[in-house]
Amino acid sequence: MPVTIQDVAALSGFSIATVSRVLNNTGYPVSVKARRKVMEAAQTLGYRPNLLARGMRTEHTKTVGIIADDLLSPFTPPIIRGIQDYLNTKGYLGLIVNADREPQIEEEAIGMLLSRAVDGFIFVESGYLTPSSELATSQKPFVYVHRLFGTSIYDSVVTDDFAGAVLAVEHLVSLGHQRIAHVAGPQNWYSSVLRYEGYLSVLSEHGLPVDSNMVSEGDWEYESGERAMAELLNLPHRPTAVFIANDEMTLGALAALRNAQVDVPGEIAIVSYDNRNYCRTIRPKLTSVSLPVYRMGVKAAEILHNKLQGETPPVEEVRICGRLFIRESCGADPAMRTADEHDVDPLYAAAKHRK
Amino acid sequence: MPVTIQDVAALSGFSIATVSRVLNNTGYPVSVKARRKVMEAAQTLGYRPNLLARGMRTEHTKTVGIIADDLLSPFTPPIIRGIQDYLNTKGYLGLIVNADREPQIEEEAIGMLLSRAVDGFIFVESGYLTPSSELATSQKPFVYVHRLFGTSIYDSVVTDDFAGAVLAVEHLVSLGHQRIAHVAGPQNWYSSVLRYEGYLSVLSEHGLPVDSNMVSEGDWEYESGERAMAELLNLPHRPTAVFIANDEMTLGALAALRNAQVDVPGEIAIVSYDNRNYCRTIRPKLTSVSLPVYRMGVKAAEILHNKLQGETPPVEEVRICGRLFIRESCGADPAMRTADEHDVDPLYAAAKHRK
DNA sequence: GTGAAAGCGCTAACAG
DNA sequence: CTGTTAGCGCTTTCAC
Repeated sequence: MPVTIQDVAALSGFSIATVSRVLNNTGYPVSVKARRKVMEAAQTLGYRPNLLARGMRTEHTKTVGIIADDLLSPFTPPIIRGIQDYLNTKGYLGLIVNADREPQIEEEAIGMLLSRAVDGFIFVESGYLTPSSELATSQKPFVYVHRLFGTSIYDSVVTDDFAGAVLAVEHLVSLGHQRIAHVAGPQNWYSSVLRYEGYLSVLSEHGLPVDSNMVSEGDWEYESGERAMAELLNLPHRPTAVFIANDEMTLGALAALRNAQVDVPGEIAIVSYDNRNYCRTIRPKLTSVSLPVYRMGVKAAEILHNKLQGETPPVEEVRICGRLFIRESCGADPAMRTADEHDVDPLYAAAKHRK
Repeated sequence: MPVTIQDVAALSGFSIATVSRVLNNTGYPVSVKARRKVMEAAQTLGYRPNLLARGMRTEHTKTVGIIADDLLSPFTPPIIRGIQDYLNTKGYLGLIVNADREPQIEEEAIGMLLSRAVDGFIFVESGYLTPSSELATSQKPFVYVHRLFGTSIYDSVVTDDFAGAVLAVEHLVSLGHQRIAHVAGPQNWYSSVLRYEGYLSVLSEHGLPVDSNMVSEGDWEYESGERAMAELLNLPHRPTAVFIANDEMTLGALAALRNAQVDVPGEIAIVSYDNRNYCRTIRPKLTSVSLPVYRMGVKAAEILHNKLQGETPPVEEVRICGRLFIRESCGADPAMRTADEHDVDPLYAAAKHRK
């Protein structure tokens, strides 16, 4: 049987009310002596509050529901990690459930979390705007992070794809490239369009010509990157650099380049996007703009926490810009290479090293 | 305000006791009429049980704590997914927390989960035997999955590295190879030793000579695989096939092979281990023995659930064998290639397609 | 500065 | 078959 507040009261010689007051460290006046005695008793008994009981009284559980479209998506774990790390600092816990990209399962998940009296929700990588009536009637705050649907909405955190693309292409320009090609993602994806627009923007900014032959559309997959690069290599006047919209297509492109015996970055420089783990593993190591997933998770948790503290007005959509991780494929001077290898924020380091 | 059992009682015209009885579908006798009325009322009111209240009464919450050493480890998410999928079918929820490979954080996590009245624990990828006194005194059941420490213990689920290695090397032998090299993992890791032993076992089984020059020890990392393969290529009498103890080293080995212009699988066939996601992405696609992480998660959850149902005696350590995913790097006939691409069990498909 | 007591929503023992 | 009631551990009025 776990020790309760009663036990502490008995041992300390005070009432449960007083015990509760010191344990919760409320502003309520308590004598120094009482405080000391109670603390002592709690200590020796190894008292641990029963959060179920507390939650029942207070109507909040210091718990938030995290509804992930798929835990196995490569971007989901770091987002969740960011959420958890932030939440932990505030004494909150995240309950993670998979929705499997099924509206109905998501609906069930919401109900189940409501049953467990979560204080709010975070939707991770949601593909659609939740229509859930339950969520609406529950009055609980929620925020989206890394939403995949196009409509921009309040209380959501996304990556700044435009700015990320600008980072990538500006880097190539700064390296002296004038003929920069682009392998875009599918243009029915919001982020593909933004990355493409970022690319165009840098070119026009620098007065570089836009050659439609130098832009080809892939479908995010390896094969399409391979195909696109093969086409680019067939051009009478080859590009000297390519900005590829995601790492997966870059892998394919690299295969095409190897096949054609074209040296990277010697003959063609490459900057990729997403900064997947393998960017550091394969050779040449990929220069890539990160999807700032960890930081997005942290931000989403922060927004939700603020709402939980009573901040009512919805907050503008937050766009977080990835960082450019300079490695080998872009051909930059080794001295320029990015030192830290994880696109996380101080929270992560703190979480890693707290003792 | 959420609707309570009281509301349902009022609307249905029965007492809260009756309502509780039909809602929990206990064996207790209830008239058909009462049952119908109550169900109706619950339905129209949108009743949802308050799990905090229920948990407080029943002393169990249908919740298990999942203590993961690091959510960002590549193997952790699929293990957790397996656990969650199994738990869901039993109406349980997993609370996931990171322990960051720090005993002290793990200790805190246990305390926190105890505070939330979890019914049991699953330790994922734990690097050490938990010394937690709290856990011991709590009397709650727990199981380890994919433990990294060497000592075999009860109530834990691990991969069968020996059997997996046998699978890999037998495959190479069946393809006609006689000179099979091995790039082992660090020999202070339990699983490296087992994979090495599996390799030896197959060789001796088939009367093939063991040549110590053909075995080199890496440290799991890319560079060591590259180095090891370079050495192998310098041998006066090269191997025709290599079994490499993990995918990361295989990536390095592939670089060395490319460098030396050795065709894979034409001149050297390769079978790898772990079956990381990128095995399907890179070229040649890697033939690799899977770490059956998803299934391990499912099994661990099953064991814990059984213990929760009152099954008391500790269960022998369960070893789960990975599957050999035949792709391109081994040079097998394309007709032999493995069709299904995920090493999961029917539960996963069910979870994916439940409607 | 302290304590008694109500009550959060639920289950289960008991009474009918 | 149905209803009344105690009580899980806690916070929070309210009274002293």
